[in-house]
Formats: sequence, C-alpha cells, structure tokens
Amino acid sequence: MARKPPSPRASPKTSPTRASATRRSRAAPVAVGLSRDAILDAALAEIDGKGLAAFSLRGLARSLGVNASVIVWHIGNRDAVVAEVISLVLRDVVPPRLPGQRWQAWLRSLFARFRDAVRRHPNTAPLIGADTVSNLRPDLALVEAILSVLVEAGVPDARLCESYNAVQAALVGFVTQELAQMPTEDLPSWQSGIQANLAAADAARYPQIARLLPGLANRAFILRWQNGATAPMDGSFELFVDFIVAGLEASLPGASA
Amino acid sequence: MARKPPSPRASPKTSPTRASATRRSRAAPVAVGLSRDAILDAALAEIDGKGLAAFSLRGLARSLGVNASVIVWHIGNRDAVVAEVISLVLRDVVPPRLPGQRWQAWLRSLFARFRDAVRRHPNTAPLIGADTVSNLRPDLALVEAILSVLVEAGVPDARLCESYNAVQAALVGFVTQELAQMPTEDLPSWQSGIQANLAAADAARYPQIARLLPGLANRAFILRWQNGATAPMDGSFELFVDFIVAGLEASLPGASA
DNA sequence: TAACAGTCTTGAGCGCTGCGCAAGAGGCTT
DNA sequence: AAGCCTCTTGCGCAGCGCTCAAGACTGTTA
Repeated sequence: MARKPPSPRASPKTSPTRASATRRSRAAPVAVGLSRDAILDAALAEIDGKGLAAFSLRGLARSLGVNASVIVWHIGNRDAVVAEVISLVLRDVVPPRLPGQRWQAWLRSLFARFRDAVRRHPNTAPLIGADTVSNLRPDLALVEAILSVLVEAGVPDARLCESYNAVQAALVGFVTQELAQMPTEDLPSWQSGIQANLAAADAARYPQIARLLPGLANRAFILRWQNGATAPMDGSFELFVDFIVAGLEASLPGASA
Repeated sequence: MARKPPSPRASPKTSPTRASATRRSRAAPVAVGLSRDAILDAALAEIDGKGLAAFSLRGLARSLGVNASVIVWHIGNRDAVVAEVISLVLRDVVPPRLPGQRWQAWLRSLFARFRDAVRRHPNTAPLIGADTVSNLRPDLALVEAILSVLVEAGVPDARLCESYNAVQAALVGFVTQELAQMPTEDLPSWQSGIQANLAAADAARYPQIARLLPGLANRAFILRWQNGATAPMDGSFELFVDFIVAGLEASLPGASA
C-alpha cells in the first residue's frame, strides 16, 4: 500500500542524477526524478497537442519516458490529473482590483482574462465548462472577488446568490461554447458537409439565414465549421459581456426600469 | 463492406416477428428486428440511467440483447450514436410564435423550454454544451427562429451575428453549467469534502463568502455539492435570462443609454 | 556495519473499451 | 434455383484505466 506522496509539496524535479534534496523531502528518486509539476506540465502539453480524447495516462507516461503507474502514484486518477491540469490553466485568472476602477471595468477584465486563459489551452474548454470536477480544489478567491464586486455595485444581499450565479454562468458559458470541440475524425469532410448543408439551406423556410448567410457563415454558433481556437468570436464576446453588465445595472435597486 | 442502412428512413421497429414492411423498405430483420429509433431510445435510457462515462456500445448492446456491431451498423460510431441522442433530446425545443407575443416573451419561453428539455436528461448536458458534435445535423429551425425574433426586435443587421451568438451562448451556457457533471466516484466523500472546505473557509480572506455562506452553500456555482439535476437554480436562471433580455433591449438603436 | 523503513519506479495482468473483419441466416428479386 | 441485399453474430486487435507485487535506491536506526 504505497502512501500518497506529500501532496502540496513539490519533489526535486531536477535531472536524474541525484539532487541535493532540499529540506527533508526524501530526496532523489531512483531513476527519473519525476516531479508532480513536471507531470502536470507534460499533461497540459499533451492535451494541448493531441486533444482531450486522445489524452491517456499511458500516452502521457510514454511522452515522459516513464511507466504509467508513476503518474497514478504521484497524482492519482486520470480524473485527478485532469482536474489539476485545469486548475493550472485557470491559475491567476482573477484580475487585481485597480484603485478607482469601477466595478463594471473590473468585471469586464475578469471576463477577458478568463477567456484569454482558456484560449491559451482550448482543448481544456470542455472540462472547464461541463465538469464540476474542476471544483476539485475550488477557487474561493474567484468567488470572493465576484461577490465583493457585486456587493460594491449595490446588489442587495437577497439577490446576491442569483446575481453571482448569472455572472459565473456567463463567464464560463460563452468560452465553453466558443471553444467547443469539433469532431475528432473526418474533420475536413465534416466541415465541407456543414458548408454544403448551409449553402443548400431552403431560402423559403429559412429566409433570415439565407439573407444573412454571408455575415453568419463560420461566424455564428451553429453555422460555423471552426471553433474559437481558429475562428475567434471577439465581437460576440464583447457584446455578450455588455449584455451581462447592462443586465446587472438594470437589476440594481436604483435602476429606472 | 456493409452498406449503411437508409439513414433518414426508419426500419420496422415492431416485434421480432416479421412486420408487413411498409413501402419497399427491405423488411423484417433476421432475428431481432432492431430499429434505429429503438436503439436511440435505449441509448438515451442508458445515458440517463448510468451516466455518460459509463455509456458504452457494448453495454447498450447488452441492454438490447444484441451484439454490439449491430449498433455500429445501424447508426455508426459511438460519437454518431451520441450525436443522434442529443438531437433526440433537443427535439421540439423551439417554441411556436404565438400571435401578438412580444419578442421578449418568446425569447424567455425559448430559454425555459431549452432548459426543461435538457433537465429531462441531465446527463447529456456536457455534450450539448461542450461538443460541436451536437451540430451533426444542425438545427437550422432554431437558428432561424432566433434570427427572425432578433430582426423583429430591431437589432440592426450589422449586429445580428453578434447578438445571435450572445443569445445562443446564454441559452446553452447556463444549463450546461447548472447540470455540470459531478465526479463519478467517491461522490459522498467529495461532497463532504466540499462542505468541510467551505465551512473552514478563512473569514478574513473571504469575508463575503463567510458572511453570505448560509445563502450560498449548495446554491452558488463553486460552492455547491449537487448539480442542477437535484438542486435546481431556478431563480438564478430567471435572473440570467433577465440580464440577456435587458442587455438586448439596451443594445437596440432606440435605447437611451 | 547491518537491518529497516520509506520513496519512487517497473512490469505483469485484469477487465474493459471502440472498432474492423469474415462469416452467416434469411427474405426478395430475378 | 441462383443471387443479392439486409441484418446479425462472433472473433480478434489494440488500447485503455487501474491494481498489485516486486524491485532499486535512499536515509535512519540499531
């Protein structure tokens, strides 16, 4: 029954030759000197490179020149690896609160930073959006930041939970959609199929689609054949954030409506 | 090289005894008389019952008392099965346009119906939110309906694409989040871990969380240990839809702001 | 110095998966 | 009677996550 390694503490990480073990961390691994962080970095690299579906513990071990069991020993489950990877991706998404910055500006910067972070590793998007597993070690700092900015904006306590949820859903929702996974196989044929289907759309049944097709093709959510990794939807994102901010403002007690 | 069966056309579906083959559909299967629709219904039932991760072609075949290859023959890939299942889930989400109904009311009913549809099969939520695969046979009717209602609302053509994308992202985003998958194993220990972590949150670092905890616990997005299937977030959803509608209204040319 | 306990790594192996391929059973057309 | 088409079975491959027993090497203790 191998005991788990010290979770938060990192191991040597240096080269296979024995490293002067800092602290009383039980020092130099036998052969490879693998560290938790090195594994997670490699895992993220693998996911970035091969996609989530093709990511496997064995493949990761192969890329590290190591037996697969060592990953399990260091980190745990495949799910655990993935969870750690996404908490790596989302590190430092919470922007600092600049002095004199209005709450709207801070919210906008949060949205932007979150989107940027995920766009840097688009293949992790489905995890972030669709798995609560991402809450393995929940990021209370993010929650606190959103809450306090909402309080400052004037959202009454009675509606704080709902407002927070709306902001959070918006934060994650758009990016998840924008970076939704394309089919892994037959990609070119799938893409041309979409385009053909679109070009052949019945102008009588779908007049607006037909009329606006040039402006919508590969730019609108069901009418596209590339995801946000290669065809970003910057304008739509900005408008979406505008909607959320406007909605928040309109919901404040002082609002006219 | 088995040819694919006639894709859009359904097979007998009746009992194993030969069915009077309507049309010139090549009639009565040899042994089981399996039909495309029966397979998809069973697939949805399996996903509903066992979750997405535990869903397998072999398991589905087992539940149908059939060899796994027959599923591949009838429908195709595992991905194809899943794609068909979600188009089954999302059948009829587009509400009819009632006479005299304002565009805001129609939009709200679309949001509500979409959420209801997914809530009926919460395990499919991650697919709908995170995979463009759902666009296997894209639902142009939904697109057209949203577009036309936006046109009617007065959104100028130049901003139609962005507005549509914002609506679509909101439509799918919230529900995906609300119904995000919980970890498949260790669920009780994970749940109690969350609660413990929450109860032990540092009130100095996270004053708002500490102050509002009773109202947020298991109700707010990162602070919950059940998903929307068992702990629905009705109020938050309504507010979220309010935000989107308010944002749309504020973005119209005639708006004061 | 010798024995031990702890840390990290390897390898074999179990049961599962998606999927392709060859074979067949039975009805329909010719 | 021959042949084709539709549907189904079974087998087998390669890969997966994960467990378990064993080893190599370390630092600590006797």
